[in-house]
Amino acid sequence: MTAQARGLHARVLDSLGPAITAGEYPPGSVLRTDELAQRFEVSRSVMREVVRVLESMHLVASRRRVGVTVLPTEEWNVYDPQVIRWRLAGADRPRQLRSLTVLRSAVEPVAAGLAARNASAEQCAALTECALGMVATSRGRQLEGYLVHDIAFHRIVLDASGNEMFARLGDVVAEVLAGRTHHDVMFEDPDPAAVTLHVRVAEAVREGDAARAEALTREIAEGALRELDILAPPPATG
Amino acid sequence: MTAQARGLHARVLDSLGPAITAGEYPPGSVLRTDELAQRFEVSRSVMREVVRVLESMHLVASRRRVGVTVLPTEEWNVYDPQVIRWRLAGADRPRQLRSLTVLRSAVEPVAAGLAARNASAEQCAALTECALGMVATSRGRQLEGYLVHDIAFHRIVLDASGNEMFARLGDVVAEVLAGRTHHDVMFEDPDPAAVTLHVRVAEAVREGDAARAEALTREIAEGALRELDILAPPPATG
DNA sequence: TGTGGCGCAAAAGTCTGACTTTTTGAGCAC
DNA sequence: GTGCTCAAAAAGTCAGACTTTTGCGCCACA
Repeated sequence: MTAQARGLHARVLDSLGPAITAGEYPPGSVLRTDELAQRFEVSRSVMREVVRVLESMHLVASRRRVGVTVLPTEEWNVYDPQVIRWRLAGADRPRQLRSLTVLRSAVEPVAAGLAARNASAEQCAALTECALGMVATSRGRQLEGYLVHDIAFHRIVLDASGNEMFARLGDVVAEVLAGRTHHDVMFEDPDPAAVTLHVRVAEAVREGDAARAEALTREIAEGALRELDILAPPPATG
Repeated sequence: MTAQARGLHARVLDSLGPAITAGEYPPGSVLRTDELAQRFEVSRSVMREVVRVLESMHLVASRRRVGVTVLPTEEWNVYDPQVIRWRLAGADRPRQLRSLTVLRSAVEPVAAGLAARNASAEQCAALTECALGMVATSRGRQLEGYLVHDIAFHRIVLDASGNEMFARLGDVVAEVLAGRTHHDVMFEDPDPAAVTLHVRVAEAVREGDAARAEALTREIAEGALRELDILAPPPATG
């Protein structure tokens, strides 16, 4: 559906990248460019370009006379959208989802506060529309429709914050929300409390009430964390 | 000092990457691989690998029959440490520094709260040691010594949070703190209030008081933002 | 038996040239 | 003016030769 005829480079990268992030080649493993080229049935040029990209993501390091070494997790560029996608598609998806949700819980409240100061009239309108859309789809198993509005809502807040670093987390948030809806168990309609909170955040932003927008978004985030604790308890449970 | 004999690939990348992030080739500009190869006096293979890496950072997009197009800023992988370094070295350093400081102000308080729950005994000890080091170097123009302890302090907090995404921001924070000390005007000794706050954060973490660790770190962050507002006022000044 | 240096070979790095594929835009026919 | 065809442009792919770095084994020497 998405693509299979995207050029050799992309295909090999999308095969080798996930394999590495999934731990198929544990840190310290040594690969050889020539061998990989044979395995994937591509020329050395293509494989070299793939390795270079993986190297720029700090997934591997290439050294003469040694080969291509898989780096430990702490070295990886975990903010690279590609790496995030690969990891979310892999085995440690739950851990990844938790990390990202905690990140959201830190960033989004502050972003909402800034949005209350900086949002344009158009952004306020769009935000309200999203909130209303969430209300409209909050009952009767319309999870997909709800998801669309939810993603749009959070993306607008991050954009409206006026901070570039926040804005670029829009895709990450989208992935997390989509992941929650699609993969994890979510037979139920969304939490009514969360829906209300979104409406109130839209209000606060529209009124320029930064403190309230921040506090309300913090509540949303805490709700998301609680939900995650129930669905996928963290390693150390009291 | 750092390196000049790092292979052609790295040298070309470190030349072309900063040029793009600095806006020397405005978004929409079209480059041709062959032309670039000639300009930098390297073979097409090397230039192709460079372009592939820039493409993976979403700085450029390569299309057949068109060439290598520079992408708009909103597309860039602004969390890529390499991109951050390039941009901090370039012209829009002030804007970049502000974005990153705002990001810090969102992340670090939450990280400190988590650190209070999760920090090991060793981490608590190291944190206290850093705080004491900051006190010891806070007077008498020992800015470099202070910086070392400051960076170490924040890195430990981010690590101790136990969240991978937070931990990986250690380098970013280090860059920001170093930038503040080295580039921006900083004749004075560090703000005594900030020093005290660090000591108290270390205390709070040691005592496992998450709420206090978070609140105190928020104060530190707000101080950093105020300082930035004075040294480099934001675009829209009231 | 331990230690230091010499040299080999393995692997990445670089270069070159030929060929393929996609895509755009110009020119032509209708 | 609309639509089709086709040629050229640029990236993509491949194959092979050569260079450079560097880990490690081997041997001489202490």
